[in-house]
Amino acid sequence: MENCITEMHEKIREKLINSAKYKNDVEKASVIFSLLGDPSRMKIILALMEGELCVYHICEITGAKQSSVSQHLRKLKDNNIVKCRKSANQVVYYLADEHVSDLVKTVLQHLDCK
Amino acid sequence: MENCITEMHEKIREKLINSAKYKNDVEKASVIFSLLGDPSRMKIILALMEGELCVYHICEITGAKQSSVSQHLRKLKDNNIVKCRKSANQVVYYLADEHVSDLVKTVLQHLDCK
DNA sequence: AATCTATATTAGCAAACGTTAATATAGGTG
DNA sequence: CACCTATATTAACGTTTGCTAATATAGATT
Repeated sequence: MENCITEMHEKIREKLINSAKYKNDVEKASVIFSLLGDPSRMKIILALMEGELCVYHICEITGAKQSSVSQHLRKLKDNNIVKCRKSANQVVYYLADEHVSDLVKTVLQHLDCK
Repeated sequence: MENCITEMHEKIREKLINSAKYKNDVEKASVIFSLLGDPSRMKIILALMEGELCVYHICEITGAKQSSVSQHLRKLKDNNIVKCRKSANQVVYYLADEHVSDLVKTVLQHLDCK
Protein backbone atom coordinates (compact mmCIF):
# COMPACT_ATOMS: atom_id res chain seq x y z
CA MET A 1 0.00 0.00 0.00
CA GLU A 2 2.86 2.34 0.69
CA ASN A 3 3.71 3.23 -2.86
CA CYS A 4 0.33 2.94 -4.48
CA ILE A 5 -0.51 6.62 -4.76
CA THR A 6 -2.00 6.82 -8.22
CA GLU A 7 -1.15 9.61 -10.58
CA MET A 8 -4.56 11.16 -10.03
CA HIS A 9 -4.05 11.16 -6.29
CA GLU A 10 -0.62 12.59 -6.70
CA LYS A 11 -2.16 15.53 -8.54
CA ILE A 12 -4.58 16.21 -5.70
CA ARG A 13 -1.74 15.90 -3.26
CA GLU A 14 0.34 18.38 -5.21
CA LYS A 15 -2.53 20.81 -5.19
CA LEU A 16 -3.25 20.46 -1.51
CA ILE A 17 0.25 20.29 -0.19
CA ASN A 18 2.32 22.34 -2.57
CA SER A 19 0.13 24.91 -4.26
CA ALA A 20 0.28 28.19 -2.39
CA LYS A 21 -3.08 29.25 -3.73
CA TYR A 22 -4.72 26.05 -2.53
CA LYS A 23 -3.13 26.33 0.87
CA ASN A 24 -4.44 29.84 1.03
CA ASP A 25 -7.91 28.72 -0.01
CA VAL A 26 -7.95 26.00 2.62
CA GLU A 27 -7.01 28.42 5.35
CA LYS A 28 -9.38 31.17 4.32
CA ALA A 29 -12.32 28.91 3.60
CA SER A 30 -12.05 27.23 6.96
CA VAL A 31 -11.86 30.59 8.71
CA ILE A 32 -15.15 31.61 7.11
CA PHE A 33 -16.79 28.30 7.99
CA SER A 34 -15.54 28.41 11.56
CA LEU A 35 -17.02 31.87 11.95
CA LEU A 36 -20.40 30.53 10.82
CA GLY A 37 -19.85 27.56 13.09
CA ASP A 38 -20.78 29.22 16.35
CA PRO A 39 -24.42 29.26 17.51
CA SER A 40 -24.29 32.86 18.72
CA ARG A 41 -22.90 34.10 15.43
CA MET A 42 -25.33 31.92 13.51
CA LYS A 43 -28.19 33.63 15.37
CA ILE A 44 -26.78 37.01 14.43
CA ILE A 45 -26.55 36.02 10.80
CA LEU A 46 -30.05 34.55 10.73
CA ALA A 47 -31.33 37.78 12.23
CA LEU A 48 -29.47 39.85 9.63
CA MET A 49 -30.92 37.70 6.86
CA GLU A 50 -34.25 39.38 7.67
CA GLY A 51 -32.72 42.83 7.34
CA GLU A 52 -30.13 45.18 8.76
CA LEU A 53 -30.04 45.79 12.51
CA CYS A 54 -28.23 47.99 14.99
CA VAL A 55 -26.14 46.39 17.72
CA TYR A 56 -28.71 46.98 20.40
CA HIS A 57 -31.40 45.14 18.45
CA ILE A 58 -29.05 42.27 17.68
CA CYS A 59 -28.49 41.89 21.41
CA GLU A 60 -32.22 41.90 22.09
CA ILE A 61 -33.05 39.50 19.30
CA THR A 62 -30.33 37.00 19.99
CA GLY A 63 -30.44 37.31 23.76
CA ALA A 64 -26.68 37.74 24.04
CA LYS A 65 -24.73 40.26 26.06
CA GLN A 66 -23.63 43.46 24.37
CA SER A 67 -19.96 42.74 24.80
CA SER A 68 -20.28 39.30 23.31
CA VAL A 69 -22.26 40.55 20.33
CA SER A 70 -19.76 43.31 19.73
CA GLN A 71 -16.89 40.87 19.64
CA HIS A 72 -18.73 38.56 17.27
CA LEU A 73 -19.61 41.44 14.97
CA ARG A 74 -15.98 42.49 14.89
CA LYS A 75 -14.87 39.07 13.74
CA LEU A 76 -17.64 38.87 11.17
CA LYS A 77 -16.75 42.31 9.87
CA ASP A 78 -13.01 41.60 9.78
CA ASN A 79 -13.74 38.62 7.58
CA ASN A 80 -16.14 40.37 5.25
CA ILE A 81 -19.20 38.46 6.37
CA VAL A 82 -21.02 41.55 7.55
CA LYS A 83 -20.59 45.25 6.88
CA CYS A 84 -21.78 48.24 8.84
CA ARG A 85 -22.69 51.86 8.49
CA LYS A 86 -23.20 54.57 11.06
CA SER A 87 -26.67 55.98 11.45
CA ALA A 88 -27.09 58.82 13.93
CA ASN A 89 -25.55 57.49 17.10
CA GLN A 90 -25.94 53.85 16.19
CA VAL A 91 -24.04 51.34 14.08
CA VAL A 92 -26.19 49.35 11.69
CA TYR A 93 -24.96 45.95 10.56
CA TYR A 94 -25.95 44.00 7.45
CA LEU A 95 -24.75 40.95 5.53
CA ALA A 96 -21.80 41.68 3.28
CA ASP A 97 -23.14 39.83 0.23
CA GLU A 98 -25.58 37.22 -0.90
CA HIS A 99 -23.02 34.42 -0.60
CA VAL A 100 -23.50 34.47 3.14
CA SER A 101 -27.21 33.80 3.03
CA ASP A 102 -26.62 31.28 0.23
CA LEU A 103 -24.38 29.33 2.58
CA VAL A 104 -26.94 29.32 5.36
CA LYS A 105 -29.74 28.34 3.00
CA THR A 106 -27.70 25.49 1.57
CA VAL A 107 -26.93 24.14 5.02
CA LEU A 108 -30.58 24.28 6.02
CA GLN A 109 -31.43 22.37 2.84
CA HIS A 110 -28.76 19.84 3.67
CA LEU A 111 -30.26 19.35 7.13
CA ASP A 112 -33.78 18.97 5.76
CA CYS A 113 -32.98 16.28 3.24
CA LYS A 114 -31.20 14.04 5.71
CA MET B 1 -33.82 52.72 23.19
CA GLU B 2 -34.85 50.11 25.70
CA ASN B 3 -38.41 49.62 24.50
CA CYS B 4 -38.00 50.31 20.87
CA ILE B 5 -38.07 46.77 19.56
CA THR B 6 -40.27 47.14 16.53
CA GLU B 7 -42.90 44.60 15.70
CA MET B 8 -40.75 43.27 12.89
CA HIS B 9 -37.85 42.73 15.23
CA GLU B 10 -40.13 41.12 17.75
CA LYS B 11 -41.06 38.56 15.10
CA ILE B 12 -37.43 37.73 14.45
CA ARG B 13 -36.85 37.52 18.16
CA GLU B 14 -39.78 35.13 18.58
CA LYS B 15 -38.37 32.95 15.86
CA LEU B 16 -34.87 32.90 17.22
CA ILE B 17 -35.61 32.64 20.90
CA ASN B 18 -38.85 30.74 21.16
CA SER B 19 -39.30 28.57 18.09
CA ALA B 20 -38.01 25.10 18.79
CA LYS B 21 -37.44 24.48 15.10
CA TYR B 22 -35.39 27.61 14.76
CA LYS B 23 -33.34 26.78 17.81
CA ASN B 24 -32.74 23.37 16.35
CA ASP B 25 -31.73 24.86 13.02
CA VAL B 26 -29.30 27.24 14.68
CA GLU B 27 -27.65 24.43 16.58
CA LYS B 28 -27.46 21.99 13.70
CA ALA B 29 -26.37 24.54 11.12
CA SER B 30 -23.56 25.76 13.29
CA VAL B 31 -22.39 22.21 13.93
CA ILE B 32 -22.10 21.63 10.19
CA PHE B 33 -20.27 24.89 9.66
CA SER B 34 -17.89 24.26 12.54
CA LEU B 35 -17.03 20.88 11.04
CA LEU B 36 -16.15 22.59 7.77
CA GLY B 37 -14.27 25.21 9.77
CA ASP B 38 -11.15 23.21 10.45
CA PRO B 39 -8.24 23.30 7.97
CA SER B 40 -7.55 19.58 8.26
CA ARG B 41 -11.14 18.67 7.57
CA MET B 42 -11.34 21.23 4.79
CA LYS B 43 -8.38 19.51 3.13
CA ILE B 44 -10.15 16.18 3.41
CA ILE B 45 -13.29 17.59 1.85
CA LEU B 46 -11.41 19.31 -0.97
CA ALA B 47 -9.67 16.01 -1.68
CA LEU B 48 -13.00 14.16 -1.71
CA MET B 49 -14.44 16.75 -4.10
CA GLU B 50 -12.13 15.22 -6.71
CA GLY B 51 -13.44 11.73 -6.03
CA GLU B 52 -13.76 9.05 -3.40
CA LEU B 53 -10.68 7.97 -1.47
CA CYS B 54 -9.66 5.37 1.07
CA VAL B 55 -8.33 6.46 4.44
CA TYR B 56 -4.75 5.73 3.57
CA HIS B 57 -4.89 7.98 0.53
CA ILE B 58 -6.57 10.73 2.49
CA CYS B 59 -3.67 10.61 4.93
CA GLU B 60 -1.13 10.78 2.12
CA ILE B 61 -2.90 13.57 0.29
CA THR B 62 -3.58 15.76 3.28
CA GLY B 63 -0.35 14.98 5.06
CA ALA B 64 -2.11 14.25 8.34
CA LYS B 65 -1.61 11.37 10.74
CA GLN B 66 -3.82 8.33 10.36
CA SER B 67 -5.35 8.73 13.81
CA SER B 68 -6.17 12.33 13.20
CA VAL B 69 -7.75 11.62 9.83
CA SER B 70 -9.78 8.80 11.29
CA GLN B 71 -11.20 11.03 13.99
CA HIS B 72 -12.08 13.72 11.50
CA LEU B 73 -13.75 11.23 9.22
CA ARG B 74 -15.82 9.95 12.10
CA LYS B 75 -17.13 13.40 12.89
CA LEU B 76 -17.84 14.11 9.25
CA LYS B 77 -19.66 10.80 8.91
CA ASP B 78 -21.65 11.24 12.12
CA ASN B 79 -22.92 14.51 10.74
CA ASN B 80 -23.75 13.25 7.28
CA ILE B 81 -21.08 15.23 5.51
CA VAL B 82 -19.33 12.14 4.18
CA LYS B 83 -20.38 8.54 3.73
CA CYS B 84 -18.29 5.43 3.35
CA ARG B 85 -18.35 1.93 1.94
CA LYS B 86 -16.10 -1.04 2.47
CA SER B 87 -14.04 -2.20 -0.46
CA ALA B 88 -11.90 -5.29 0.08
CA ASN B 89 -9.91 -4.47 3.20
CA GLN B 90 -10.27 -0.75 2.88
CA VAL B 91 -12.87 1.85 3.73
CA VAL B 92 -13.64 4.28 0.95
CA TYR B 93 -15.01 7.70 1.82
CA TYR B 94 -17.00 10.06 -0.37
CA LEU B 95 -19.03 13.25 0.05
CA ALA B 96 -22.55 12.61 1.30
CA ASP B 97 -24.31 14.90 -1.16
CA GLU B 98 -23.79 17.82 -3.48
CA HIS B 99 -24.69 20.37 -0.81
CA VAL B 100 -21.28 19.87 0.70
CA SER B 101 -19.38 20.81 -2.43
CA ASP B 102 -21.88 23.62 -3.05
CA LEU B 103 -20.93 25.08 0.31
CA VAL B 104 -17.23 24.93 -0.44
CA LYS B 105 -17.69 26.39 -3.90
CA THR B 106 -19.78 29.25 -2.55
CA VAL B 107 -17.17 30.10 0.04
CA LEU B 108 -14.41 30.09 -2.55
CA GLN B 109 -16.51 32.43 -4.68
CA HIS B 110 -17.04 34.65 -1.67
CA LEU B 111 -13.30 34.81 -1.11
CA ASP B 112 -12.57 35.59 -4.75
CA CYS B 113 -14.93 38.52 -5.02
CA LYS B 114 -13.63 40.30 -1.99
C1' DA C 1 -4.47 -20.58 13.43
C1' DA C 2 -1.00 -16.88 13.19
C1' DT C 3 0.12 -12.83 11.27
C1' DC C 4 -0.55 -8.57 8.48
C1' DT C 5 -2.85 -4.59 7.09
C1' DA C 6 -6.20 -0.97 7.26
C1' DT C 7 -8.87 1.53 10.18
C1' DA C 8 -10.81 2.92 14.70
C1' DT C 9 -10.57 4.23 19.54
C1' DT C 10 -8.70 6.21 23.83
C1' DA C 11 -6.40 9.26 27.10
C1' DG C 12 -3.52 13.19 27.88
C1' DC C 13 -1.95 17.63 26.60
C1' DA C 14 -1.67 22.23 24.72
C1' DA C 15 -3.84 25.76 22.11
C1' DA C 16 -7.94 28.24 20.69
C1' DC C 17 -12.43 30.05 21.71
C1' DG C 18 -16.70 32.28 23.80
C1' DT C 19 -18.47 34.51 27.78
C1' DT C 20 -18.42 37.73 31.40
C1' DA C 21 -17.58 41.93 33.98
C1' DA C 22 -15.21 45.98 33.94
C1' DT C 23 -13.58 49.73 31.46
C1' DA C 24 -12.79 52.77 27.41
C1' DT C 25 -14.25 55.62 23.56
C1' DA C 26 -16.73 58.71 20.96
C1' DG C 27 -20.63 61.13 19.20
C1' DG C 28 -24.81 63.42 20.50
C1' DT C 29 -27.66 66.14 23.82
C1' DG C 30 -28.94 69.10 27.62
C1' DC D 1 -18.73 71.63 29.14
C1' DA D 2 -20.79 67.79 31.54
C1' DC D 3 -23.36 63.90 30.88
C1' DC D 4 -25.70 60.17 28.27
C1' DT D 5 -26.00 56.54 25.09
C1' DA D 6 -24.32 53.21 21.89
C1' DT D 7 -20.65 50.54 20.83
C1' DA D 8 -15.90 48.73 21.38
C1' DT D 9 -12.05 46.78 23.93
C1' DT D 10 -9.56 44.15 27.47
C1' DA D 11 -8.30 40.58 30.74
C1' DA D 12 -9.55 36.47 33.21
C1' DC D 13 -11.75 32.12 33.31
C1' DG D 14 -13.61 27.73 32.01
C1' DT D 15 -14.64 24.82 28.12
C1' DT D 16 -13.92 22.80 23.87
C1' DT D 17 -11.04 21.09 20.32
C1' DG D 18 -7.34 18.92 17.52
C1' DC D 19 -3.14 16.41 17.77
C1' DT D 20 -0.20 12.68 19.27
C1' DA D 21 1.19 8.18 20.79
C1' DA D 22 -0.42 3.98 22.20
C1' DT D 23 -3.61 0.45 21.79
C1' DA D 24 -7.64 -2.10 19.93
C1' DT D 25 -10.29 -4.34 16.31
C1' DA D 26 -11.40 -6.85 12.45
C1' DG D 27 -10.92 -8.66 7.97
C1' DA D 28 -7.59 -10.70 4.79
C1' DT D 29 -3.56 -13.47 3.71
C1' DT D 30 -0.16 -16.90 4.53
